[in-house]
Amino acid sequence: MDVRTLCLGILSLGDASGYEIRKMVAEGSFSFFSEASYGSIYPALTKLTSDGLVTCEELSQDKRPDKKVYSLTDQGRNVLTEKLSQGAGPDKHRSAFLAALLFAEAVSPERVRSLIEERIKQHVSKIERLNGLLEEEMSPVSHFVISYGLAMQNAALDYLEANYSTLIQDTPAVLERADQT
Amino acid sequence: MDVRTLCLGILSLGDASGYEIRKMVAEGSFSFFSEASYGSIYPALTKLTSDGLVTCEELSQDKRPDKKVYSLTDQGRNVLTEKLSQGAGPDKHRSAFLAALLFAEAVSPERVRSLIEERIKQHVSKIERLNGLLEEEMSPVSHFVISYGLAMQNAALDYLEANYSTLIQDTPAVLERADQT
DNA sequence: CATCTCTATATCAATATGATAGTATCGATT
DNA sequence: AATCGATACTATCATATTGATATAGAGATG
Repeated sequence: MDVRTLCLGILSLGDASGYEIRKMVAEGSFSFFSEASYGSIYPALTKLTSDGLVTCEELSQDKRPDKKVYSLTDQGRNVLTEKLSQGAGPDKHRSAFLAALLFAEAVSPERVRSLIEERIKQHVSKIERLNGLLEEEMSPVSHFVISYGLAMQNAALDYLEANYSTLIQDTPAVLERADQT
Repeated sequence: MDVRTLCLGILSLGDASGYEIRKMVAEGSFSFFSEASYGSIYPALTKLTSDGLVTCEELSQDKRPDKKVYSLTDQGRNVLTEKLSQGAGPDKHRSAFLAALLFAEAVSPERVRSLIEERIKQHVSKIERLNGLLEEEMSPVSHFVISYGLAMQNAALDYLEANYSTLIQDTPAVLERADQT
């Protein structure tokens, strides 16, 4: 899904500014399955506006910078519906961790253990964050999507904890002390 | 992980041409956690060669186009080791499916069910493919990585099968007929 | 009173994608 | 025998995207 369609979709859930869209994909409930930077969001909104798929209203705020709030037009809604009717295509999953694991074995095997340790910590903190998001009020679909993310994080964590020992039989034990911090 | 580092890593496992690297990331055991196109691989190899991190040998083949086989140099191996010593950073997961689910609810709720049905099929075929890869001979780390991918696919499938009904209570039942194909 | 974070828009070089081009062999269809 | 599609290769290019940075006022922190 390109950034234009992503913006269209987010605006279908409610009006928003570029800054708010960026926050949603970087920190909010979209953050674990999509990403987009200012450098793609702002041009996308400009293009969508000139194509008549969204409208833009400039809003002067008190004690804050001006804001450009974008709204989906009927035409934008139609285009979005059409895009959604096409197949979703497979997920794109890029894992520097898995790549590093594979390469570390060939180049610096002692690194394997610390990679897995770091990774486990990352999962734990992501799980906390997703659990935090679940506390908030939300639609059933949002709940479904966040729970999906949570299920994935838990599955990854379970897999690592159940199988990491098969990779590090011969390196000094450090992982066991992780709970003493 | 940028494409240059990815190429460096793949070459640490053995010499390869740009075409072979592309095959590995597009179809082989790397395919479920990384991606790279010709348009990034070939320039990356050119840059790595001019930086002295890899060497290139042109190979004339019988009944096949010439091939440029790249090999990691000692300097390349050092650079890779250094890169791997840095933290791996979180995975990047982009799911057009989850985005589409979220937007479909607002724009065409009847689409939700078919999105999930398509998705379940995608998982089933990915699981088959990963199981196929596991049949091959491979290092313990490769086995670990592929099993990881398999665990993720299974977890996603389980989650969908266990929870899809919460989203589609009010649309006509079609999913139940999926096993009759 | 300096410095950091937050709100907000915006641009830009570097990087990456996805499509396409070109060349050549092989096997299958017509 | 001709055509079609697939496989094996290298390569480029328009377009999309990232990640960093610029700008600027408000409020908090120290």
